[in-house]
Amino acid sequence: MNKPRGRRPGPGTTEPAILAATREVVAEVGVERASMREIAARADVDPAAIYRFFASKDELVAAALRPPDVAAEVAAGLADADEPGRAMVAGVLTAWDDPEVRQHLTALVRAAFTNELAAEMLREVFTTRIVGAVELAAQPDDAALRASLAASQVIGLALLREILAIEPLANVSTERLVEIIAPTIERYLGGDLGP
Amino acid sequence: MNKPRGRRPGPGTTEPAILAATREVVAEVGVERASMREIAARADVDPAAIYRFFASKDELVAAALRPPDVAAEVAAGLADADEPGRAMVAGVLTAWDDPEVRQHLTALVRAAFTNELAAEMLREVFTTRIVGAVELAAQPDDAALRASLAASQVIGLALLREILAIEPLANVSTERLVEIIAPTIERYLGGDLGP
DNA sequence: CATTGAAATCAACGCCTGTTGACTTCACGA
DNA sequence: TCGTGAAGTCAACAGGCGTTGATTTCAATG
Repeated sequence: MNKPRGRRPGPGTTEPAILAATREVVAEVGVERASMREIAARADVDPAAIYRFFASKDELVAAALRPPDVAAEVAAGLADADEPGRAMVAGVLTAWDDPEVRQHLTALVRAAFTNELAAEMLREVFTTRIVGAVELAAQPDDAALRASLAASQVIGLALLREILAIEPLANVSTERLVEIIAPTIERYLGGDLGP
Repeated sequence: MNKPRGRRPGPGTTEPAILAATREVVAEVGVERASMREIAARADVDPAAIYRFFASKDELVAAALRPPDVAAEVAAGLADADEPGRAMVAGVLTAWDDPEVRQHLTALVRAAFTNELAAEMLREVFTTRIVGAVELAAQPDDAALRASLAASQVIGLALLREILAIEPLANVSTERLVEIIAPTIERYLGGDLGP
């Protein structure tokens, strides 16, 4: 009743399955408690098989959490929006509504707080992609500060809403949240920040 | 050259030392990678000694991360402030400037994202203390929503500034940050939130 | 149809983890 | 001053971890 030992027929589905399983487990329990054995089990694969594709757990995690395309899309959407702040909030929140994206981002964010590699990845998303978009879309002055202020609100919101699941934040509709948060981001991106 | 085996003279300094060491290590590496052995070493104590005071690692962590008094102080300060939003931001940011408080809060927040116990503790701080203060200080309507919105901005800021150390946020002065963030919180606590 | 090498399983390695039990020392109340 | 029990150390346990080497199977190439 054991699995066959050798190579499998069909197209190479194993590597994607491993990556998806990694995101799944990391989103649930964080990097440190996401064991290779558990990841392998979810991908329905032997733990050793992972090492055919990734040299170490670190490398696997890095590959699995690599920022999703959606980050670039949202950033790009800022450039030619009437209200870049609203576009940013709406972009992130609606992206987050997609289960796959949600899992990916949850995994990335959760990992970032205990894992230096993931932290660096998240840092990179903000300091390159978002700062660049803000420079194009809004005030080029203080673009880095403006971008990180906006990011602080958006990440804080995502964290409390999705990971800590603080009520009533978790159950407010995306639409209403956009209405509430957009003016804040609008001000951070283009408004007066004082002296 | 080994340590003496028996009981030590003087007042009981061991338990506080263990708690402090726990916060120190957890703030640095998170709960999962904070090992009992490392904690014991920092407290200059045998690992088994920890079990004289705490039944398990979970219990130790729970005791060490128990929300600091400063949370209550800041919440209380909101009640009779002219601008509660500004008081909240200033309270949190200046509290965070104290190294001991910073370590405690960093440990708590970092833990909260991978550890259900710490998450529950953080949730409790927000849903009881902060919501209560907001009810007294600002609009009683939607107090829970207003409180969690404010918290999302403040936590997001603390996270990016202190844990991810995103530039330039990490190097902006506390005073300037208060000026920038206060209007946001003011609006969340007392302003119009739309439909 | 034979050869090759990628893909997969299995079993084990050494290490680190939280935790426990046995033993020892000493501060303190009677 | 004597007994008791709290406070400590030490050594070990069982279990989980990341990782590796040997082996097997089979798809693809000639």
